[in-house]
Amino acid sequence: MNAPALSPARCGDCPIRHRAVCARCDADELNELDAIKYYRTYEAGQPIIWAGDVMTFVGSVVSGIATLTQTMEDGRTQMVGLLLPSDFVGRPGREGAAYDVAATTDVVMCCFRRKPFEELMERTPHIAHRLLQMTLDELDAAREWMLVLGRKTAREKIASLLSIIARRDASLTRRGATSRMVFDLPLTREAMADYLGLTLETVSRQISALKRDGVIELEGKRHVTVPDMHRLMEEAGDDSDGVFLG
Amino acid sequence: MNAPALSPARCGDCPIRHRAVCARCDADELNELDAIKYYRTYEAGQPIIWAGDVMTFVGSVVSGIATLTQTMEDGRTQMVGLLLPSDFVGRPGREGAAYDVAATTDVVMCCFRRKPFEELMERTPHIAHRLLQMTLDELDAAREWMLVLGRKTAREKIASLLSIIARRDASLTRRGATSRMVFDLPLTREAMADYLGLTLETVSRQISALKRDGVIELEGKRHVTVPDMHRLMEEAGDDSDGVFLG
DNA sequence: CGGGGATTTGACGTCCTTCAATCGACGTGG
DNA sequence: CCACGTCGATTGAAGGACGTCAAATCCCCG
Repeated sequence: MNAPALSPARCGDCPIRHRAVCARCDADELNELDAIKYYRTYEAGQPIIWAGDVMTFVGSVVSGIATLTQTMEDGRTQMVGLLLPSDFVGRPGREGAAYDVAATTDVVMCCFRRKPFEELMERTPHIAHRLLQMTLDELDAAREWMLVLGRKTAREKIASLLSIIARRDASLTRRGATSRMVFDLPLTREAMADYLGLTLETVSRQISALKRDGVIELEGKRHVTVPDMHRLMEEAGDDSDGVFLG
Repeated sequence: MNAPALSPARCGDCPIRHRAVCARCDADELNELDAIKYYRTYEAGQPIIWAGDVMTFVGSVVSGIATLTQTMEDGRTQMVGLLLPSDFVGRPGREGAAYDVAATTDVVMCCFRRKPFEELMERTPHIAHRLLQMTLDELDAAREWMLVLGRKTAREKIASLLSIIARRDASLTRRGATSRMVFDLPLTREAMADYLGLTLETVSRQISALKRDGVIELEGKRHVTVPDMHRLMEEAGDDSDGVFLG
């Protein structure tokens, strides 16, 4: 409803400056990007791109959260990506979109017209390298998620999702990861189900169960407190050894 | 057991020359790669890299088939990648291996010592660009697989795997995709189960069911004939429209 | 011909889905 | 101000798809 925060005028002021595809660009390169970029906002729930559509732009999520989903003919859907600020949308060199992209919260995108961006990338190794890095990170995340989808129980799936959201939230807000964590769920139960390959009923039941067992606490439907991250990560079936917490 | 085919001496003779990470390299760049490359063979069933090990090399699969798998503490495993000839192993910029890599058939790898390769990549956009392309393809494949893992039934999973193997086989042997297809399964039932997030018993049952229903024919345990690819792809739950067959 | 791993098949259990009813929060209109 | 509709979420009951455990069979190879 209310207008999202105004777009940063200059790349120098951009909140995702140091994490996005432009992270390694120097001043000259930023100027080139500036020439082909524009900001665009989407309201929560609105589609950003439909699978199969011609991509007129690629770009970065500046603020808000978007999802990548695939849908089968009979309507079954699977989320295949969760896009947070600084994540990149679109594939250079490809004309059509491969997945549906939708805003789950209000979203601000920093868009680059596709053709100019592709040309710029051809002659700007800083951009290509950064995009490669980001793509490799996404591939790792996708593979992590394949383990979740293929082998974990419903309870472990929920715990895994909560732990990932907590982690990402910590890295975005720069509050850092601690034993006790508090955050808001950016997804509906249905979106969580689509992410996890479950039904929304199962999601709801497992969240209730985790609450009953004291693994999490809830205020309202979306505000989550994790009293003990180690406990949550054990529930997720992950290596509980210090990889994450200090 | 028996020694695999000898390694190609020159990149010019390499069977994966036009598809691998070096696909876009010119003669000079190939010479540089030549200086840091060596061939290595692995027997069927042997590990290539263990997760967590220091990667001393990265490289391309020249022939044979390898798998990428993740394992949980309690032993549950999920395959997260199937490596065919020309596929790349290893992540530039990362010291430790993230996944177990193992040879499922006899495998020949074209290895590059990691540090020199990373340096070479820094100053060789042809390599970086090709690797970006290949990584984006892998990411697409991983996302396709997330739909399979999260939303498809056991029967659809098997049909999906068969259809993918048939397709890849067609593209490798250059026989092209036709309505009737014949190929060998490169995976045990257990490996198929690990790929699909199923048990080997369920894999076996569903293969029997597809045979009973005339979707596939079997000679021995591994040799598969698909009388009608369209039918198989319908069973896989994919868009059956001409995307694939002529 | 014999041994052993891979595969198939059967019986049974269980985790998750399906179908359905209810609840709570919120916004709208009477 | 309150009734009402909507939407997300919770909860229950019943059924089914897949997993588990166990035994038999098939083949590959010595």
